[in-house]
Amino acid sequence: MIIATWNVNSVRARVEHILKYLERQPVDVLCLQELKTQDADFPREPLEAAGYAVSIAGQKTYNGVAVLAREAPADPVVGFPHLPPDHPLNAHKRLLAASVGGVRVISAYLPNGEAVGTDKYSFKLAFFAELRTYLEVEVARHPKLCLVGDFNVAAEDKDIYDPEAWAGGVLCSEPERTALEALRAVGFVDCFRKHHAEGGLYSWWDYRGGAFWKNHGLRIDHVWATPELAATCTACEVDLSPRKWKKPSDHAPVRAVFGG
DNA sequence: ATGGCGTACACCGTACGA
Repeated sequence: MIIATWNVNSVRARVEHILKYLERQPVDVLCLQELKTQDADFPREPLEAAGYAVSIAGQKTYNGVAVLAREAPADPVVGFPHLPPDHPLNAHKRLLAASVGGVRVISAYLPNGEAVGTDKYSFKLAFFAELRTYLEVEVARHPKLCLVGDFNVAAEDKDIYDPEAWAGGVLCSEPERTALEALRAVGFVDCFRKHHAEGGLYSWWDYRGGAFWKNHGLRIDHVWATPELAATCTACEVDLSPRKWKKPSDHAPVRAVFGG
């Protein structure tokens, strides 16, 4: 089973890119983040015509996540199911869980945090803390669990092109890294790191200043799997091609191959 | 260098991203 994740920065603006990507790199499951679209406006038809069933947790203008799969995603769960729908942490559509081929997949768009010390930064840390609670339950329920998406944290300095310039800032501050490690410690393996020890490999590059062409990036999009599933992971790669196409997302897709 | 670039929504600018 091949599982990919991609922050597309608007699904309506990127539908041609998504179709082109799926044509060139067929996957079994594609998790999308930053749909920026309510469910009614999601471009369902072209994606279904390409052979993918769609489960959506959309929202007008901001956020929004989806799970696309060759077989219909089963038992979809939006947001934090243990919190009421009107809870502030459920106000953003940032989590969608679904089951495909015996694997529980969670498409996650974790908050950006804006800047250290802001209200959005506090919201980010609260979201991570709540996600830990949710994942503890899900890991116990699903031995084959795959958490993917835009986590908005660079785990190590080698995930940053200029760690000195970014030191202490949002996306790599110690509280964020501690919160990220607390999620991982629930019981996940970073599938990309399983296959790549080196730095300089990123998943996001700023639109400004030709950052991509200078490889001024961050690795903030992740594929994590529980040990039972991660043991079968034979490859995990960032696909740089879509970032080179015209009008790209600022993120590249990350794909992982699970066998056995 | 609080800009630089892109998207959405609404309006001819503002919010937001990472």
